[in-house]
Amino acid sequence: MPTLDEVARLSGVSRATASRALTGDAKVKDETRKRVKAVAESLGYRPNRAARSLASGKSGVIGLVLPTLLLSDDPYGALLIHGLSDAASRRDLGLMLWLTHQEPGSTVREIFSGGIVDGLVVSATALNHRWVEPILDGGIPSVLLGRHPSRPDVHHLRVDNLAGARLVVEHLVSLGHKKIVTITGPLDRVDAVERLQAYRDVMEENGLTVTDDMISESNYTPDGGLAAMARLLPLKPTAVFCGNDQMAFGATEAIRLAGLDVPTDISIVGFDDFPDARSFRPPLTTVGQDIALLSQRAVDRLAELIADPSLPPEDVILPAKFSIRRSTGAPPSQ
Amino acid sequence: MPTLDEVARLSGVSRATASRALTGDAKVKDETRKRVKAVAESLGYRPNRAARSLASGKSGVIGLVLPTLLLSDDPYGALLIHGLSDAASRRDLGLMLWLTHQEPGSTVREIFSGGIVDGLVVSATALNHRWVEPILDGGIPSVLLGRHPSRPDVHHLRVDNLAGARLVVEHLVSLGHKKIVTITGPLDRVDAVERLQAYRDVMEENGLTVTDDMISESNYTPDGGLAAMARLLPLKPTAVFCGNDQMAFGATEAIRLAGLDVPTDISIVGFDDFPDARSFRPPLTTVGQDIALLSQRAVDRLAELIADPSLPPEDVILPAKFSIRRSTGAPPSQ
DNA sequence: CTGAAAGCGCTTACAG
DNA sequence: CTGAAAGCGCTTACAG
Repeated sequence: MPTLDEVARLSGVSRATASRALTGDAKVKDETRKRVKAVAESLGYRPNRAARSLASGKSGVIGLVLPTLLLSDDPYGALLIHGLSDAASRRDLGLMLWLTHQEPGSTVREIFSGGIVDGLVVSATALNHRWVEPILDGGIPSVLLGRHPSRPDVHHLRVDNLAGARLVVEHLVSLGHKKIVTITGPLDRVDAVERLQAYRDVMEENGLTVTDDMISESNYTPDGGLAAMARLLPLKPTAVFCGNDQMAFGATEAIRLAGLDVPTDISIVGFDDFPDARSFRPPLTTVGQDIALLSQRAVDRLAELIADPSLPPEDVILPAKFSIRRSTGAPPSQ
Repeated sequence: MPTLDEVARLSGVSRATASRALTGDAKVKDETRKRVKAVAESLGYRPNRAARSLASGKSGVIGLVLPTLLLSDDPYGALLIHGLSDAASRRDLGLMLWLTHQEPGSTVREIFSGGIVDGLVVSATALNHRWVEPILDGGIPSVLLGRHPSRPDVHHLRVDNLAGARLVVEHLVSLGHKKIVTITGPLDRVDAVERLQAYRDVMEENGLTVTDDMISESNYTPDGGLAAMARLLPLKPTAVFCGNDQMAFGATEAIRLAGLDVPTDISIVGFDDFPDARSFRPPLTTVGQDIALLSQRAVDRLAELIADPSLPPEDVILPAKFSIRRSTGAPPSQ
């Protein structure tokens, strides 16, 4: 492995100048820079990351702390890894990963300590894992993804749940639906409560009455959605707002089992907009996080924080992404 | 941030001894070690990773090179990340990630160079990506996952496709099935060809004739499986071997559309054993890679290679994992 | 724009 | 079992 010393010697400059020519920030005569770069290229020189990191105090790597469940039971984890990997790569940053299940080996504290990463993206739900919270006190610049009111001292980044839910319900209203029911997620979860609230608000704003039997609490699974829809069907709704896409899939099945069609008889909207929503039959009208955007913003924010760790914590809210597809239409005319 | 120097000073020993006491390999008086550890603990000392890496020549991090498609279109990527993360963590190794789509930013060559990782796990299909192959020549210890005959110079680790396929077909034969048809993946893919070969072999070994119309080539998707099964149904098979689980899902739908039941009328087996196979109705009998085991072995092998890079390349083949579930039974008696 | 020098914080032969 | 010393390969004020 050639070192910077060799590159410098063959270029006829000092190590300092070679370093400046290669890293690009400082002022170096153009001709010198070219010569050094050519020599480095011809030698196949790769700067030693450890040495660079030790001297500069920056590793050029960011870490992601993710609950294992979000990777195994949910498309979210894979999408997030994908997005962050892209965003990090665009800034020439490496990406390290730590999944919260790892008890037997090293803790997140150990694995991400000692300057191995310059910053951290932490999924808010990871804070339920007892090893994770302490790392936020470790002085590593961090961005928290999602909602976590207990840590107003760290930077937050999340998608507007409430406004997103409003979008889909307003869409149903604008199509002319009046009898709109809803299937919610578990109401001990903030996101489920917020989505229900958005439903209530929009209905009220449009002079549409909501009675308790129009709201069915379920569990974010397809089976739960099917069961809930079966119970709502006697009300003869023309549209349903489901608290997530999974339940919308189940609800669609229930509607078909009753001999009805989506969207001819009943329009249906979901929440999340994971890839399955697009390939579903019919493709589901839904709203969700733009995970690519979220990832990009997270890395941008982290880069700012790494450059200036004293930045005051902010709670940044991104707009939700609304996708009108084929599961919604006008209510039946009679 | 406390440094090793401070730990040494407060412990009343030299920096060298403090280092030995903390890393644990070398011989240090037990009492000394205890004292140093206590001091380190009380200071909240974390060794600087860059310094350690620079001095020792080891980063304590391994990298994973994964085709983006395996993460976004397939459960395989997420399962592999999960498994490797576990396995790496058990050895106190960090895990860095590089997805093959990342053109705009840094190449895999740059991101994993300069000693930032001690070793690499590379998905064999990643080699189709032009940036990836050169890294195998870069002198970083690497383990290739899957089959890639073009690089006999690197260590391979893969699951026995052929033996796995044999298991499920033999299972059907042992249940008494004689009219067994097959739906294959695209026959320009090695894995599809191998699975078909296993089918032919088992059939022949058991004196069961295979005619061309009993083999339907498809595309590994549910829709493809449905269409293929619809074409095979006129042959009145009592069992189907599908080249992957996805096609088995589609084939099941085709069977039901024809008014038949799985497994009462037709038994069905798949290949892959991703999580969906277990939750499918009926739960699918299938065979697949044990990704947790594969990951563990990959990290074990990599650790050996890092310790001794001169180890001769081996092609290690792991057994497939067979799961008998509810989609198979005896053929109808008439 | 360039160089000499110090220093980043560890590990590891080499002696003893 | 322990210490003094060298060294890992860079970056970055400080001068000029």
